[in-house]
Amino acid sequence: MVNRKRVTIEDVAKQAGVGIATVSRALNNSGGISAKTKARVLQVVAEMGFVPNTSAQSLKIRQTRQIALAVPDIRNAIIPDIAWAVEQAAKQHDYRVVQINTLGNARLELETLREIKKLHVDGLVIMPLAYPKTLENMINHAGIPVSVINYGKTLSRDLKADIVGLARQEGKLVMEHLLQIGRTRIAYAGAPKDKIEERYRAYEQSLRQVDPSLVYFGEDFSFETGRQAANYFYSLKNMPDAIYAVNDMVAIGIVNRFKELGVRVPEDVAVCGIDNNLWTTVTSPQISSVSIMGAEVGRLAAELLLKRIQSPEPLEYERVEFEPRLIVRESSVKPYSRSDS
Amino acid sequence: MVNRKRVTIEDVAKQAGVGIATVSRALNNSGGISAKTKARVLQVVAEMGFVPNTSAQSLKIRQTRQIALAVPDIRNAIIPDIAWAVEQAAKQHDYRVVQINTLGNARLELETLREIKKLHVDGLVIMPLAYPKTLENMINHAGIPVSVINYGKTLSRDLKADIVGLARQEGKLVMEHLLQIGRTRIAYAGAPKDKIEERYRAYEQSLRQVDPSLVYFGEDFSFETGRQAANYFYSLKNMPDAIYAVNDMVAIGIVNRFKELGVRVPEDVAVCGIDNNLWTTVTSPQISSVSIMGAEVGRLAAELLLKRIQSPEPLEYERVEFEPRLIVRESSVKPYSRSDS
DNA sequence: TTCGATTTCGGAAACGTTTCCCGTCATAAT
DNA sequence: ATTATGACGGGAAACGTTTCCGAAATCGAA
Repeated sequence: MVNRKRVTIEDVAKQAGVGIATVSRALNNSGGISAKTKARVLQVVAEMGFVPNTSAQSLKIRQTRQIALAVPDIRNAIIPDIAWAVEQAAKQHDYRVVQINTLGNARLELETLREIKKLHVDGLVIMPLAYPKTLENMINHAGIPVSVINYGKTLSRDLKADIVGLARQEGKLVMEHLLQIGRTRIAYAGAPKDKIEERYRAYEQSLRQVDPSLVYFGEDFSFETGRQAANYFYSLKNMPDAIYAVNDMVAIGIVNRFKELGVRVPEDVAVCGIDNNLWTTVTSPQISSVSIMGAEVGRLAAELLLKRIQSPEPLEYERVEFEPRLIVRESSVKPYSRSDS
Repeated sequence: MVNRKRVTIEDVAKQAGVGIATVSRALNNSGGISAKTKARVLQVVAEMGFVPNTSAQSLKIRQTRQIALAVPDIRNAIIPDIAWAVEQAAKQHDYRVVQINTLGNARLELETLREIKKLHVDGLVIMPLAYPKTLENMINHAGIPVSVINYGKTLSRDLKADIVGLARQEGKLVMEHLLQIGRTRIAYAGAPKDKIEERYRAYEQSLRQVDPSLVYFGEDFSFETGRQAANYFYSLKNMPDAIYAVNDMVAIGIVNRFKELGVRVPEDVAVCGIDNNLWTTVTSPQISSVSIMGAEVGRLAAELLLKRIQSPEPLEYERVEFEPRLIVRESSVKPYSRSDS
């Protein structure tokens, strides 16, 4: 590769027969420059293919025009939508985004915050999975604006960050739906309670009383866990007539296994998941789910962050909540049965 | 937020009673420093929570320790795996990755390359969708090491970049499989020919003769396209006995619609897709597919790039090819029928 | 002790910008 | 013509590092 020396602002200045200050002015149209000098300089800039050195700029203006995006795992179903949205928003403001996967590991989330400092990024969008007090602390002392994408975590009132999440517990929505279509023996299928605690809490709170035999805690959020849940419920003498699955993968697993077992969905058992990913539309029956608005949440989190970064004076911290949307599909359609017509 | 002034290397030096050069030496263990001064300095560094300013470093050493990853669309099925792999590799070498979505738009891919220059990134991993000559040109003149993730594009022999892709046309693999299980009337279902040309070429080349009625070009790569393809094939007086789908989504759509139509898979028609994404395992029947090794390809592309970046002397450009793997599932299992036992 | 060799360390230049401050020049008002 | 008033442009400092180079300190040997 040709070791072509980078052209600097000084080269441009020399070539255009002006001072470097003038070139800078032309580039940033900061005024104090006549139209024709500016035109000439810009002309030379184009000819020489000059591109200002970001490091030098950053060093001088003390901003990197970069924000970090810390998510549990980009491979996870909902995350790409979020990442996409954040990048789009950043791009519009001429910011770059640098990715950090925290692996959904609490310790790594902390480490991440430390990493952030090294990055000298102007702001951070973080989607926490775990949420120990220490993390809150580090956010408060991050020294840069932080925007939190929050799904169901309970956040301390004085977290120094914008927070965007959902207006209503997505789990609640599922439960209400299931109850509303007349199901009475509703089961819960999900990951261990301590993983996404809130979603299980929504289950408990929506019921007068929880029948422990209708609760299945699997190992993770996978398809296989869903199948195991199905097996478990099938083994019951008294099967549930509806299942609230912690996420779509689990819901899909359940439906999949039920079909093998000859359990009819939704006639015998209704199923509803969370995430509203595409997969729910490719199964048969298609599976009801609630959209957690990943793209919208991601976009807004980024917007808020950028606004804060660019604002001269301190802003109030915002908490914005989107309305989760329930999408009813075949798996939880109300059976035609009785008193309906 | 406390406008705590950033602590600089000079503060540390003063505090430790040494020169800034010494602090720098302690930090980068570049030698020329006694063990005990080093210890003392490091001690002070820790106490003051000093973090070197990346911009200043970059400016001085003329490297940003950042690489860019340009992909068509992070939301696309296979991309997250790639992005993940690239980030992991980068992290191990203490590099950051900044994301750029090109939208799979040819014009944007070019624009991206221009964007790269502004970024002052040390290298680029790019996965092109379109591949006009101009892109090759820009890669050759990017001025930084480039690593391309290539799926089936025909690349000019003297592209100045490392290239990692697949050893065998993934489409060929599908066709061979379908032929090998004894299917004779094999159909192709996919996106318009000009979109992923190579995959269609594999179809043509594997057949003595193409029956045009067995080729269905849809609009895109979606589930819906798959369903439409299924409708089309069903309408034929003489149905195919196997279908090669351009990707898994299409394959899933086909299987989905066939089930509604009462066409049995694989008994009546075998189906095989490409990508090997999880979705193929949640349908019933589960769908055969060929893995295009996203994670491995991504990781290696990154490794090669980083090696090149860090190498003092110029390296030969490498072309590495992974072996795509065919995963046979229910949708293309050989029917039990005749001469088999 | 003295001297040369070898460590160890500090000063200062350089990286490429932005921006402050000041001089110059044109314009208009007197 | 003279001068006040801006507009315009240039020089130079500053941002926070790394690293070259030379000075000081230490050490071993004579």
